[in-house]
Amino acid sequence: MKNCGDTLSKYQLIANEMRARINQGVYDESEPLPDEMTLCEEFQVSRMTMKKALEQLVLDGLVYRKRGHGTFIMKSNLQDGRLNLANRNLKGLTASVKNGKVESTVVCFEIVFADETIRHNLDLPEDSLVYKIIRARSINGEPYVVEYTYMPVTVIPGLNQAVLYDSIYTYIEQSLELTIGSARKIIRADKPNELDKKYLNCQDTDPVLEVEQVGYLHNGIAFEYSFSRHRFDKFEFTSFSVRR
Amino acid sequence: MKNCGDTLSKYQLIANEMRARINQGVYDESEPLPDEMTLCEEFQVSRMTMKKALEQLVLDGLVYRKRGHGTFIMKSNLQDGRLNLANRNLKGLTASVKNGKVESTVVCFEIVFADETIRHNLDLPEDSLVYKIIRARSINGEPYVVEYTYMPVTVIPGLNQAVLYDSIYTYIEQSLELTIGSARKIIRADKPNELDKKYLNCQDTDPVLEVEQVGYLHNGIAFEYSFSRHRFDKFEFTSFSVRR
DNA sequence: TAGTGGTCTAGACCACCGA
DNA sequence: CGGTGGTCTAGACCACTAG
Repeated sequence: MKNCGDTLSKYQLIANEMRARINQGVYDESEPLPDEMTLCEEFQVSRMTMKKALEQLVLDGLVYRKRGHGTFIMKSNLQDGRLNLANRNLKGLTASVKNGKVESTVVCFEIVFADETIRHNLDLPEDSLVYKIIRARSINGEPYVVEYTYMPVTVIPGLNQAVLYDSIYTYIEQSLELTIGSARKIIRADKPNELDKKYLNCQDTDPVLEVEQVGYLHNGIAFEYSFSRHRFDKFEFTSFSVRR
Repeated sequence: MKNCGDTLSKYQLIANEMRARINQGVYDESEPLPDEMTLCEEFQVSRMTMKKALEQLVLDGLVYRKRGHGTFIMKSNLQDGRLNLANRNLKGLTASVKNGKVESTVVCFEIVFADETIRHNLDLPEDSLVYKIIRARSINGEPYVVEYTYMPVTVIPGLNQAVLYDSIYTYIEQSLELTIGSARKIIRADKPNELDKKYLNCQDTDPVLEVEQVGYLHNGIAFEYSFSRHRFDKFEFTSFSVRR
């Protein structure tokens, strides 16, 4: 059973099908979903497999389950017709924007020795070389974000200007055939700096929302340490968490 | 097998034990953890149970697993000796602050009819009554956050001033014996408003970090719609996400 | 008591990796 | 090839809820 590439496992296929059904209103919100055994029969799988599929929906915040009662749709999830996906979004801006043209201005692109903070976050030895990239990015001509990115030269070889004007993430996954696995983010508010004023048209009283991120490949290697500074009125970060 | 209260399931106990071992340095970071079968024998459980325990650690961002290789500790997790728990923190300020005294000033406490936005977020019918609470909170005398909270009177009965000066979450879980299940958060930066200037000592150029939250009980009922406005230099929000 | 989801088992087969 | 983790099964027992 492949777990990447074009084939999905049974529980993933079932989870996708159930997500689609819920979003399309196939199930009545005021009623519990069909019980596990009924769904097992419909999809012709064992109970453990069905359970694993439904567990995905719980982690998505799409349903909740209560022993002795059943499985219920989280009503507020359907209110605006879209799922909360932001804290699962591990890819970059290019993949997130569907209706809009992302343009990048490369403010800085050089290779430097990593300072202590960068080495610490990327788990690098002394004298390591990293790309230092600063890009100002706009959507449909509207200034949106200034991104400061550091990537180890040894992990992401062959980066060049052409890639920067497109999408680094596409280059990593398609050209280098690496898989992005997880990300650690810190979100904070900050006063605007000079680049924010220049590229985001910030006034002194316009805050920025900064997202500091360490990105990891599936093999656990840190490949990216970045700061994304957004105009306060153009970006918000959403998150869903479930008690385990 | 109880799943709440004082008894934890096997996989939860094992996950806790493994978390403790990893944080105490029992396992060499440069080596894979013992393989599944070895751990199964040590803990005397089946492979599925061991797998479920290890899956918890993956969701914590504490380890990563690679087929054909093994299970490895995420090195950067240990750097500052603390886990990333923020996007799992469903409880309030009182539970999050260990070394420090949380004090609350009740700015507003009344019962009002919920407006459309509140009804929308709490999934309430028209003419529903909600508590409207505004509290300014400090840690060790330092102003920290201004919280605007709306809770349905029907879901959280008997709220009073005494509770507000302590912890609403403690009241919900201990006095009402309800269980908090999940939360949806939106984080954004904003300019300071009048209350921020008054209670957080914000200047016009000091941003605030606002966390909008809808909290749900384990039975899926929304019990809280709130806005927490923090001084930009006193708070940051952290998040860990894993591709599934 | 009947029906729900939660946990756990013992075993099977598969995909991926390095030697 | 042998060893790793990933998926899946068929069945068992348990906890919680409602009637």
